[in-house]
Amino acid sequence: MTVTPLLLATDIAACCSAVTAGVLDDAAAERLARVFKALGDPSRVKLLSLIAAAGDDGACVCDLVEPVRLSQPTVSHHMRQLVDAGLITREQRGKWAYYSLVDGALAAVAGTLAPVGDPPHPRAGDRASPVGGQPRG
Amino acid sequence: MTVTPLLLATDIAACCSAVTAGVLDDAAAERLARVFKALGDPSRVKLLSLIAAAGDDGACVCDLVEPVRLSQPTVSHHMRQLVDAGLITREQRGKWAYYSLVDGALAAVAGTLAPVGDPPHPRAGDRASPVGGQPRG
DNA sequence: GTCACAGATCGACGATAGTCAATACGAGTG
DNA sequence: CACTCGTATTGACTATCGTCGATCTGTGAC
Repeated sequence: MTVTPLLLATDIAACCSAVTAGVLDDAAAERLARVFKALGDPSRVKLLSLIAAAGDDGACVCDLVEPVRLSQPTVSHHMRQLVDAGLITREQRGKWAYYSLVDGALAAVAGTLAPVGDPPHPRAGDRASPVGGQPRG
Repeated sequence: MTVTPLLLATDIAACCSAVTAGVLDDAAAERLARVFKALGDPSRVKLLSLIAAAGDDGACVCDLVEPVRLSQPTVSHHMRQLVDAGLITREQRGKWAYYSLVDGALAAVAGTLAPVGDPPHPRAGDRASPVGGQPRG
């Protein structure tokens, strides 16, 4: 067995509420945070952009080690993180492993931050906040 | 002085290339990763959703401690992370500190993942990858 | 000034993550 | 089969992170 993906691209859009669309429950927050954590490393961000640049052909590890200037095991480790997060997929071709973006995964993550059809910043104009009163009681 | 924000909302959109729009240089990858790292914690994701739910009025720390079930110093720590990432702002009102979303910050981050006007997943249809040939030479 | 309260900072702790060298695994080749 | 090559896994080390208790700072009230 290789890996149990934390969430599929469709899951991100379907199950996970958007951050701005109400208070998230713990499970949703954890799911989202896991994906963001996978994106929270400079090497992985760069790897992701390299994979994206490779297009549908995918990128093999041997093409990725040099640009990020990391050891091959470390790159392999980061690839696993990205696969686990459901952002990329692995495909074996001969002796090489090719990684490519999961279709719609990044868009789904983006959707949890700025859901389409949702006004991103509701400006009330006048605030009804009780500045002088206790906020909690 | 309080904090030097890592990047402004406009910076994210202006300076930081999208992940899918070519290979990122190290600086851009690090900037992006720093924002994603701020989002890479369940508590912070939930805090962010709580702040978003509070709308333009903002949410004070005393309103946030209970929902996330963390100590007040820990919540304060997380708030700082989010402020540093440029995702929220702090506003002092009387003895209370109110946090609210930075206008357009989340949308800007989303834009780095799925830039508008960009086909998110170019499907070439047939792949020109040299399966039998060495990918690196 | 003194007091009470909201929130930030400090210091410390355990847990987790990033990295590498060494090694194991798997696929093609001869 | 043995051999080579690309990649994954293991084990270890260090750095960073999340969390809390204790304390400090700043604001308003008396």
